[in-house]
Amino acid sequence: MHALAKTSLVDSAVEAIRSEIVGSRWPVGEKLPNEAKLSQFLSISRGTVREAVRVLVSQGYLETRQGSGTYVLSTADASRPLTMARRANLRDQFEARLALDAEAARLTAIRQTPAVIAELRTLLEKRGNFDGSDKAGFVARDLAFHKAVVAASCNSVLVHMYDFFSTLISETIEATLGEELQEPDMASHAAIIDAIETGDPEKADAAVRRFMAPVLRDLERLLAS
Amino acid sequence: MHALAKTSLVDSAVEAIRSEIVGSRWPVGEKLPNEAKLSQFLSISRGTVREAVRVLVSQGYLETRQGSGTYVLSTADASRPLTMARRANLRDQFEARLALDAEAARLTAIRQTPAVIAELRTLLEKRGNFDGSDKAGFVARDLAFHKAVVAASCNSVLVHMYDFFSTLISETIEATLGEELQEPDMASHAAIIDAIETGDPEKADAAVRRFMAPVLRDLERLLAS
DNA sequence: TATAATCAAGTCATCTGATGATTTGGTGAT
DNA sequence: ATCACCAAATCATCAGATGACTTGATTATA
Repeated sequence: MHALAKTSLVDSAVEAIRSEIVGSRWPVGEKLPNEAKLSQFLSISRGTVREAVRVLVSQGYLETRQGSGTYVLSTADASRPLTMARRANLRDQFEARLALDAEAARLTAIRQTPAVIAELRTLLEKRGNFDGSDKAGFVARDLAFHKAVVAASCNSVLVHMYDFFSTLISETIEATLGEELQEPDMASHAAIIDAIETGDPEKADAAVRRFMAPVLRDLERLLAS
Repeated sequence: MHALAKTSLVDSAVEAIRSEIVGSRWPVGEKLPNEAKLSQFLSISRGTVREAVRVLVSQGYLETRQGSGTYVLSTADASRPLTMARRANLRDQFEARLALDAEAARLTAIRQTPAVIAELRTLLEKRGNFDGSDKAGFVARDLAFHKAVVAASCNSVLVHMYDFFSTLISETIEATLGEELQEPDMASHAAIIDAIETGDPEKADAAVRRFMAPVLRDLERLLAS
């Protein structure tokens, strides 16, 4: 059995207002009725309306201007996609991160500078290989390297999304697998830097995919069992 | 000049609680102090605390259980990455969407079925070429085709993120360029289907990138001017 | 007339206090 | 040992009031 979650009044209100927004009853730029009117329309108290509006603001739909009103900012939900991603299965999360990783490597290859290459090599040096102790520190250094590759792409969107998926995937692994996936070794990492250094986006992309292929295979095996 | 935004009490409270969460003062699974205590700690009223908590719930950090308490759900922010994306420049948005598009084409090539290929061809047929009238309808049919390609990847994460970026990019174009970018023609679209049909992810990826290359070039030119 | 200062209405921001609904753990009867 | 019941804890919601800010109209002034 799967009891349907009785949604709270706030959730209902969020849904009601959201549907009016995406349904273009209030197009982008439009001013919403004030809190008193909304609370009338929805038959809920002003405090509840405020919580609902606050949620929609945090999701990027609305903007409130004190003394002026509440306005529609966008019809794209900046929260739903990644909220869904959180509930998706590990494979889908991995594939999404791979897409970001590969694209970042492409752009980094195009936009690289000698300084960036040097920095990446330094970070990889620092990372080293896992020596059996200080697991957390090793994971952190490994992540720092990968994030640096993405950061070097000079694309802020990729950077933020990569951060999210990194955290999400490690949390999901902890929650579902309990064990860690095998980490590629230094040589595989170095191959990525080498590919980026050539300046060829195709090679950089391919290097990342070669890098991730065994991890994905491991994953499919673990999820199948 | 750029006046610093005086943040509201709610925003400050959100920041304060968030930092405690990511700072592991309250690790995942932990129960937060109740609303009365939080309002004491932060020196704000309970209603304000509730708005802050509600925001953090909508961002995936927290979960409230009536009668029990408020618990930490995750340390990954499901809202910040795409909120940032909204403020990013159009080029970065495009590159991110391209990453999704290319990865989706790869997966679709691997997971394709004859039925899927047939459906894509039908959608492309329906789309047709722009005949000068009913611009909105044409854009909708074009989007339906591209979404179908992503949907066929069988990856829900890619689907949701693609939806978001599609909406975001069209809104950004409207807000910044005012004019539309040139749409690739039927032949370029058909090439994507053909590549997917071969079942080779490399070819599918390449087809998508060939498809998008002129659009990206246009974009760079427009943004430079 | 054109411009600047002032004012008032509208609106969101916040606080306070109270009541309802739900969960949870304990208590006692069976 | 199990079940029914109860009470405390906690979130959910409501109501009313005050403060802060924006905006457009009004008025005074050069």
